Parts: sequence; C-alpha cells; structure tokens
Amino acid sequence: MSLRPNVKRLNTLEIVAPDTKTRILDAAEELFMEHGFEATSLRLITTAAEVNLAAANYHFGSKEELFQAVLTRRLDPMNQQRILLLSQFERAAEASADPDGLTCEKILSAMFIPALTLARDHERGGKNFLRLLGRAYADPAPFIRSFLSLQYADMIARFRTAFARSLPHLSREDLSWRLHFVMGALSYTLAGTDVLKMIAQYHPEEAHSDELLLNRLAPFLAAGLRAPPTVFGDTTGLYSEATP
Amino acid sequence: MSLRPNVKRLNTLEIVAPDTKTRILDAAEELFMEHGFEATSLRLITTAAEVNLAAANYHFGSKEELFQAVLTRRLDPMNQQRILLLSQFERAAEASADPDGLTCEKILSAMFIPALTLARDHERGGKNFLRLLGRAYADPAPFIRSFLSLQYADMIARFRTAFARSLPHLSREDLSWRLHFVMGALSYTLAGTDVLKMIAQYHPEEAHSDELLLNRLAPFLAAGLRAPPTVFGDTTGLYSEATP
DNA sequence: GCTAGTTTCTAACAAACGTTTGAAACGTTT
DNA sequence: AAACGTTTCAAACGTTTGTTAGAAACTAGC
Repeated sequence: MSLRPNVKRLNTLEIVAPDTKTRILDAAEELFMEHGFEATSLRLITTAAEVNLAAANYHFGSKEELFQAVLTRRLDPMNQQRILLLSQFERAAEASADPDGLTCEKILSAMFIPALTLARDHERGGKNFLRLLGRAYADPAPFIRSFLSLQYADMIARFRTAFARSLPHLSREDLSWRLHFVMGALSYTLAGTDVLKMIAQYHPEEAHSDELLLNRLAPFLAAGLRAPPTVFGDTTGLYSEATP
Repeated sequence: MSLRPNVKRLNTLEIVAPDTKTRILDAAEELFMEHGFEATSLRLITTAAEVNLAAANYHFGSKEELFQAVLTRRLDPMNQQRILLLSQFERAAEASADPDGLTCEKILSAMFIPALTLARDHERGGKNFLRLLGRAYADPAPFIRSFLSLQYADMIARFRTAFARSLPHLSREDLSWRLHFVMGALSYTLAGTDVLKMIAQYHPEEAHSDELLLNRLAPFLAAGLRAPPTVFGDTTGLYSEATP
C-alpha cells in the first residue's frame, strides 16, 4: 500500500498534486467538519480545493453525493478493518482453546483500534474525519441518518453477536441498550475537542496518546457492559422518589 | 409557577398568543435543531414565528445572541435544577447518617432527572432542545464551544466533588476521564433519535419511558465509574499487540 | 387627544447559494 | 493530424444571506 494514496506518481520519483476528485474530497472533509453539511457551500469547497466550481457537480453529481463520498472514503475501510480485527482475535482465542472466548475489553479494542489508527495516520485528515463523523451523528437530516445506519449495519451486527457470546447473562434488550451507550461514549470521545485538552493536561510529554485513551475507555465500558442485568419490572426508586 | 410560562394571560380566562420574543425563541429552537446554527437563516425563523424579519435583530441583537438565548432559556434552569437535586440528596443522606454517603446511581440520577423532566414537560420543545444541545456539542464554532463550557462549569464542578466523595479510590485524572465518558453517553443517548425507536421496539405499550431509560443507563455508567482505577504505567497489551 | 416610549414594519445593501449549459482544453488512439 | 472521450472552465439562472435605517404603528400616562 502506498504511503500517500490517491496521489499520482510519475516515473519513479516525481510526485504531482492529487487529482481533482481527491482535492475536492480533502477540502470537503475539512469544511464539512467545520461548518456542517448544509452550511458548507460548494463554492467554499471548490475554492479551497483550487478547482473549478462545476467540477464538484461533474465528479460527484450533487452536494449530497459528495458528502456521502467523503464519509464512505474512510468509514467503509474503517468498519471493514474492525470486522477483520475481530475475526483475528476470535481465531487467536480459538487456537489457544480459551474457555471463556474473547473478553469484553478485547472486543472493544477491535472497535477502537481502527478508529485510533485512522486518527493518527492521516495527519490532519483523520482527526478531522472523526469530528465530521460526530457532527453527522447529530444531524437529523434524513439522507444522513439513513446513510449512516446503512453503513454501520453490518459492523454492528457482527459485534453484537461477539458481545452476546462474551456476555451470556445479558438479555437481547439489555445488550441493545448497552451497545448504544458504548457507541455514544466512543463517538463522543473520539469526536470531541476536550479529549485532546485532557491528554495535554495530564500527559503533556506523552507521545502514545491513543494507547492512553484506550486504556481509560475500555475498562470503563467493559465494566458497564458486565454490570448485572436489568431485573424485569425493577424500580430502584431512583426516578420515582424525586419526581412528582 | 405557571403551567404555560411566557404566555400572556389577560383577566382571568383569556389566553393570547405568546409575545414576539417567545415566538422567535420557539421557532429558533426547532429550526436550529433541524438545520444547525449556520444553516438556519433569520428569515426562516421569523417566517416560522410569523414575525417581521427585523424583530430578531431588534430583540436579540444578532444571530449569535439569539442562539445563546435559545440555549440559556432551558439549559440554565436545567443545570440549576441538577445542582438543587444533588443538594437535596446529600442532605437526605446526611440526615439518615448513611456511612457511605451517596451512591453513584444516586448522583447520576440527579444529573438525569432534570434532563428527562425537560424532555417530557414541554411537549415538542423539550425533546427538540435536547437534540439541539447534541448538535451544539458537536459544533466546533468557537463562540458555541466557549459558551457551552461556561454554562456547564459550575454544574460539572459541583458533581465532580460529589463523585469524588463517592469514589475515593479514583485519582483526579481517572475521575476526569470517566466523567467525560459519562457526559458522552448521556448526551448521545438523550440527543439521539435511536433511543425512541429502541423504546418503541421493546416497550411499545409502555408510558414511563424515562424511568425505563434511567434504569438502563444509570447501572451501566455506575459500574463503569466503579471499575478498578487505572494502574500507572499499565499496558494491558490491548493496543500494542494488534498494531505495528 | 396629545406625548413619550416601545415595538413593528418596509426597503435596501452587496454577497453568496446549488445547479446547468455549452464551449474550450486536455491526453490518447487512429 | 484528425478524431476521440474525458475533464475543466466561464457564465448565468433566480433565490436567499445578515444586518441596518428610518418610517409607521402601537401602548401607556396624563
């Protein structure tokens, strides 16, 4: 795999600028992150990409399709990498004849590592993309919501069965809720700006901030996942006693 | 307190339409939620509010100030209610001479209940507002970020000390991280559209969906908060073994 | 029925919006 | 050097953008 994908390489040494399509995607990724889908204009994108205005519509059809292309470019490989990593972990656990199978932490790390790798690899692009993803999660536009749930369906289904095997005490409903909470904490953490500040605050010298993050988040979520199941009809009194 | 705040009440019975300021706030709340700050135009807002265009600038000064007014209107009371409820819980625990003080679940419920109450009380407004808040969290615009961190500072500080008392085994750093994760899961859950679908899927007949949500989320997060503290310099091998 | 103060209104500003069209320029293959 | 399919380009379409100035309409006190 090339170190700089989508960059035309002539002869043996000379490297020319990325082609129009890639330059539009790069500029769009940054600007959609900064302003959101609706508020980002094609003029702003094509100007930043140093490309003619009509090139966006020519290569991608419409603004919506461009937005989906920006997401697909990184989201699709990331989710496939997650599935691949999970399968590797499962095979390794089978080979060692581990009676308990995979731990929650292990499954969680199969979800996190591809995201963290993405954030680190593409210097600015990766972090920008995760923040863009965080914005997309919060956008109620129908075409974004249906696109995202379609993109995630396979990967979520795959991890759900893995968690179900690792957490046999949970009902299907409990597992659904807790998977939802896990996704929330993960996307919020990866998309937020506060995490960077927090790492800088406590470990200003540290270089391996991803590992640091993973070692905080995985135990927290694993403990939540392993909590006792919800008792049917349980009223802990947490809610009722404080509300009229 | 009136059942319908900001609604002018004449004599004893007659109720007239809300005043211009409130109508602008209501329309802005819904439209900012739907389109985000940048992509929502003052013309769209004032048209929906059935109010003259210039009224928005006259009453609020600018679009940014209008946005902050929309947030402050509900966020400020909600956070004050959270602090109040936490104080009530603390006094009750002191009165009963509970040796352990407040449980995590109790502190968490002091955070959740005001938010859930908000979502239920104002029929559409409350749910819209929480989703708007979710969007605002994901918006990197500087004036939004600084406004939000200012709005939350007091409330977060208050709850941090409460959690610190309840979780003495956690270092200051561990607590910071886990509070961050808690806020992430909470805001993601309250803002998301998927929660409503999930409740409808598993409990289509149920009416008390807030209590249901609280009874799922609080135990999950409490278990995460109570997880063993991070060991200094610990490398669980979760990260390193799967990355080059 | 006048006055003072508050609120609403019309009108206007230059600038930017997504998309389409048809011509110009490009690199390859006959 | 002609003909090809692909890509880039300038120009234009009718709408819409946040904000402001000043006129008009309203509400209250006297």
